[in-house]
Amino acid sequence: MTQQNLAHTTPAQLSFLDTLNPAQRQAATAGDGALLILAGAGTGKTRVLTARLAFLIGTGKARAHEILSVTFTNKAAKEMRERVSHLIGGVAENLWMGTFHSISVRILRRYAERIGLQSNFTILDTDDQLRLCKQLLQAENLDEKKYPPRVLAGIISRWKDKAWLPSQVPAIESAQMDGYAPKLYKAYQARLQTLNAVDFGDLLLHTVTLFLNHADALQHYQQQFRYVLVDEYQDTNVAQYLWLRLLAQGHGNLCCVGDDDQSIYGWRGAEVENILRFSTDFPTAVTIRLEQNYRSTPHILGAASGLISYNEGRLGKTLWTETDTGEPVHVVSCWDGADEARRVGEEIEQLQRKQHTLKDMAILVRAGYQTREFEERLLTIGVPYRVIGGLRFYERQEIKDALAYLRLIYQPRDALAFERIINVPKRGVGTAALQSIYQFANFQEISLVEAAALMVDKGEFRGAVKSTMRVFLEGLQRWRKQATELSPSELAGIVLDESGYTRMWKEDKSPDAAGRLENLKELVAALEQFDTLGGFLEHVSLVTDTANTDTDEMVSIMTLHSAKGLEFPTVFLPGWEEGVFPSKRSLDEKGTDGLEEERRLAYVGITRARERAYIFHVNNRRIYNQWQSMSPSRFINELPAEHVAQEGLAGVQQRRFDGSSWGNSASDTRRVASPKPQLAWQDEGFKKSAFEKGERVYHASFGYGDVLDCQRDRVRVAFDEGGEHIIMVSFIKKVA
DNA sequence: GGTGATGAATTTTTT
DNA sequence: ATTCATCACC
Repeated sequence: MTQQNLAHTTPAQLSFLDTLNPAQRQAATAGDGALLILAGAGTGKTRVLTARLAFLIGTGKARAHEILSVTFTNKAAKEMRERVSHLIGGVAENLWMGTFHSISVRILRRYAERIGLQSNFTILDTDDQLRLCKQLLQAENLDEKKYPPRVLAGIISRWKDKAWLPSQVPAIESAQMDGYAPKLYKAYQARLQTLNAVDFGDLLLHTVTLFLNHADALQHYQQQFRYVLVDEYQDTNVAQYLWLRLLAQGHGNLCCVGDDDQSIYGWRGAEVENILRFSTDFPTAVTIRLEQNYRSTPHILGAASGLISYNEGRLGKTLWTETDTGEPVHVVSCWDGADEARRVGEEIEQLQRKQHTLKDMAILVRAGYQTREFEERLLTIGVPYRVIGGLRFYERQEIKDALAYLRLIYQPRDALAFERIINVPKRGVGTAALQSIYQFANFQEISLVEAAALMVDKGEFRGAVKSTMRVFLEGLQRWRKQATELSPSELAGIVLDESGYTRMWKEDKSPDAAGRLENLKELVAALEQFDTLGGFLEHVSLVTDTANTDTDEMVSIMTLHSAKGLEFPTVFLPGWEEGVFPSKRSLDEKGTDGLEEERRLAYVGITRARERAYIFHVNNRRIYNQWQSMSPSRFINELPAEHVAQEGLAGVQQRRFDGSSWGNSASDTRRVASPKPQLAWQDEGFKKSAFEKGERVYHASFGYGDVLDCQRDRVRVAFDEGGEHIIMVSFIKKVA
C-alpha cells in the first residue's frame, strides 16, 4: 500500500485544485511550515481543508497515516473523511482524523501506564463528575450550598482547559471557593486515578503531560505525523493549543483553519487569543484569508459584517460575494413572545405557499428555553418541526442507568456506576448501607463490588437487603462471564431483564415510562452494531448521537451554538432583546469579552442565512413568570441601516420602548392589546388544527391517543398509555 | 428508607 | 412556572 500512496502524481490527480478560487488554491497548496487559514463564514473552509489533505497525499508529501487532522466534533470529522474519500479514494481510511478527544484516547490507551492508568480506563461523563465533586465536598465537610458541586466541577474543568495540574494552579486562581478549590482538585485527581478513570479534560491534560514527560512517546507521534491540520482553531483552549504545538514541534507543519469572528465557546475554555496570537507563536507562519463568500446575499453579508465590526479584538476580514443583492435583513418588532412566535409561523406559512420547503428554514434561538414558544405555535398551526440539541439520547436517565450496568460489568472498579445502579431498581440499599460499603472498601482497599460481596458473606446486611444484594452480585458475576460469550446486544438484553431494570419501568405508572422502555429497546438495538462491550462504551462516551439527517420536511429549531457550521436559505432569529441577547448573564460574568462573544454569536446567526434573515424582538417578555418590558438588542442598532428593512412597530432603533410608541404604527393593525397570549381558537391558524372526535393525535409526554371530544381550545384525549386527559390543542398534534 | 413539603435556581454544549 | 434538591417526618 505504501507503493500506491507514494504513487506518481499526475496533474489529473490534482484536478480538484482547478475548482478552487485563487486564495483557496493558495491555501490548499501552500508549502511546509505553519499556516493559518482565516476562513470567514461560508468561504469554503471544509473544501480547502479537504483539498489540502488531498494535495499533500496526491503530491507525495505525505502518506495518509502521516497526516493528523483534528476537528472538534465527530460530525465534522466524519464529513471531512467522506469528502476526502471523494478526492483520493480509499486511502483516506488511513488518515488520522478525529476529535481532539478521540485521538487523545487512542494515544492514552497505548501509553496509559505512563500516566498511572490502566489501558481500559473509564471516561467519565458530566453526571459522574458531579457526583464525584459532591462526594469530595462532603468528605471535606463543606457546605454544598456555599460550595455547589457544579461550581467545583466547573472550576476543575476550566483549570484543565488551561492545562494546569493541581500543582500548577496559579495563586490568584487558588483563592476560588475560599481557597478550598485547589485541594479539592487534587483530591479529585487522586480519586480518578484510583477509579482508573478520566474526565474529558483529562484526555487532553494527560496527553500533554505524557508528551512533556515521556520524550519517546512524543517523538513517536511527532515522527509519525508529518502534517497536522486543525479545524475551528478559534475554539481551541490552552490544553489543545499545547497538544498541537507539541505534536507539530520539529517539522512545524501545522495548518490551522479558523475564524476569529466565530469564536463562541469562550465560556467553556476556548481562547480566541490562540488564533489572534498565531503569527506571534509561529513567526514564520503564512496567513491566508478566505474572503469570498459563497453562501449569503450581499445584504446578509453586509448586515453581519457591519455588526461584527463593533468588536475590537479581531484579525479583520472583508467578506464579499458575487451573488445577487437579495432581500434586506428583516427586523421585525413584536408585542410579546406569543406574537413573535405567531409572526414567525405566519412567515413560514407564507414561504411555504411560495414553494419554499420547510427544511430550508431554521429558527435559531439564544437559549434552549426559547424553543418552547415556537414549538407550541408550530404545533398549533400544524407545521412540522424538529428541535435539534436538547436532551440527547445517551443523556437520558434510563440510558445512563443501563449504561452503568454495562460499565460495571466491563470495569468492576467503576465505583460511580456501582453507586448509580446499586439501588436502581430499589434493592433497599440506602445511604447508610452504601456508606458502610464505602467505608469497608476504603479500609480494605478493594472495589465497592468486592466490598459488598465480602459484606454479604459476613452477613453484614440484614433482612431484605441481604438477599437483594446477593442476587445483584451474583447477577453481576454471571453477566461478566456472559460478556465474553455473548454479543453486547444480547448481553444488554439479559442484564436489563435479569436485573429487574426493565420491570421497574414496566411497573412505573408515570406517563413517560413507555417512552423510556422504547429508549431501552433502542439502546439494545444500537448495541448490535458493536462487537465488543468496550468498543461500545467508548463510543458512547465520545460520540453524541448525531441529529437526524436533514431529509425530513421540517423546520429546524436550535440554539445559535448548535447552528454553527450549518446554513439555511431562511433563518429566523428571535429574541434579540437586551438581557436575552446579548444575554445578561454573559455580560455580568465576562464584561466586554462576554459582549464580544455574544456579538460573534449574533454574527454566526446572521451568516447562517443564504437568502433571507429575519430578526425579531419583542416589547414584553415573560421571564420566569414575570412580565418584563424589553428594549431591543444593541445588536439591532449595530446593523447598518442600508441592509435592514424595519417591519412591525416603528421607532425601534436606539430608544427603549414605552407603551405609547406601540400601536401608532400603521403596519400594526393586528396586534394583540394585552400581554395575555391569544387563545388558539381565536386565530385563523386554529381552523387547521381543530380536532374531531376519533382523530388520532400525539402529545409529547403522553404519547399517542384518540380524541374523545373537543371544546374550543381544549380536547379530551384517551391516550394509549397514560389514560385520559384534557389538553390544550396547542400541545397535541394530529397524526395520520 | 420512602414520601411530601418547602425553598432556590434557572445560557450556551462537545467531548 | 417549573424543576430540582434537600429537609422533615412517617
